Amino acid sequence: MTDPGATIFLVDDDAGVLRAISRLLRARGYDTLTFTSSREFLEAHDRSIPGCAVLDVSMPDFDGLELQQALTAVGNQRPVIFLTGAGDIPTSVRAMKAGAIDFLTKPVSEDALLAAIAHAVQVDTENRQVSSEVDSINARFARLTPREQEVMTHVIAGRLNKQIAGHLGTVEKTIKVHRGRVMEKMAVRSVADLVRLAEKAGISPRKP
Amino acid sequence: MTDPGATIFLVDDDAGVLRAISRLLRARGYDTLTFTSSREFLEAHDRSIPGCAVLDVSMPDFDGLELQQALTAVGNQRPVIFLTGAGDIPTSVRAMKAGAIDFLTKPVSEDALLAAIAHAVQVDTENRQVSSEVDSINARFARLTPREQEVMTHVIAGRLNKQIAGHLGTVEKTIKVHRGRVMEKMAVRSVADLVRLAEKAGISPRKP
DNA sequence: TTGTCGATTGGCCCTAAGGCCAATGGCCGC
DNA sequence: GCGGCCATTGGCCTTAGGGCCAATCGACAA
Repeated sequence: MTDPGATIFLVDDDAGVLRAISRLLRARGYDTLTFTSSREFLEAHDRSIPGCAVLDVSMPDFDGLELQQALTAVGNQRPVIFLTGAGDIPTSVRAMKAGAIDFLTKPVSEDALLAAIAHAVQVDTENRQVSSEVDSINARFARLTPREQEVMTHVIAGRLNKQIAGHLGTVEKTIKVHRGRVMEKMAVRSVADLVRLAEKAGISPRKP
Repeated sequence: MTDPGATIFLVDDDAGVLRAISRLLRARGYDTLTFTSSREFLEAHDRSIPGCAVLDVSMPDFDGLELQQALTAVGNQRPVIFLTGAGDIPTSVRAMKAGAIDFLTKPVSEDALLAAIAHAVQVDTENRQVSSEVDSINARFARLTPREQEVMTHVIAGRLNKQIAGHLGTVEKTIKVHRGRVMEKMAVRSVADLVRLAEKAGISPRKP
């Protein structure tokens, strides 16, 4: 059940809390990294490490919600669980709207915390699977020459080689060649597969 | 800004609250329907009416959260806003996890309520656009004969007519005919478009 | 200057997709 | 039993997609 490779990033200005939670999680097989301030966490954070973050809401200078905003602002999808001693409903709602996995109050039961973490780690794993696939598609797309990329956007729009040629001011034969290279470089064998790849990665068919 | 056709479903066991909110919303151009119990709402609810629901959390017999569960259990995507006098964080978090648009506490400011409703109505509008498109696709798919549906799942998998024929134990010519009818009935002109339709409606390419 | 790469194009040939017309056979409701 | 719908097929022909080989041209790096 517990994901072996998962690391839990703990951020709380109370070192005692960090120690206690860290001990609990390590006993359950998680790796932990602790930070006593949002700033410290942001500066040291390595998004390539699988796992989730547990943030204290109220911290001096830079609170948990702001930290969450900062993460999403830089496109970091790290799943976040909040932990708070003195929270209120508006704060919890804001956190959940911003995409938090859970919002727990101290003192938290071990079961509740572990359940939230297990879920967050699961979400992280799924996010990573999706984004590694998207990255792979985008990497292949980036290796296409500019002309090939252009041809591809027309192909996934369902256009005929003849029509694409007209659009690009060239002849059908040329499009056939580009098209063949697109299929090869994108590693697909049918237009149907190419369309699905493009949809996943957000590559849009060319309009006109 | 305010969507003219939107109806707000108000559910609260306090008739005074219903009256007050209803008056406020009507003054802003919304239509309102009021219910003094979850049961009454569930029984009378018409999901075809655009708009959102504002639910009181604590009601006798059948509370707001249960009502929300009941709605999602029957596939009703009606956007829900909670309003509560005596709520706590775990309740708000549960509501948000279950997909609530917002969770407000009484007394609520007019601005906050109106903003939440405007957002919920917007979400509802978007949901309706998406589902009407999906419904249209499924309706067309349902009009295909069984054989045509089968052929379509192979076509969107990117298979050649010849391969499909082998799979279905028939000849290529027959598949060409079915395929032509699929394109016509689904109202698309290219395989690329067909693939996109299928993706939107969740029609999966046939595996083997 | 030479080599490489990307964009283009021609010719030749083969496979795939599809339109048109016609016909057969099974199943079902009127 | 007949008409209609669905599934199938054949023949014929046209258009579209693509592989293989070869060649030209311009830009850019070694």
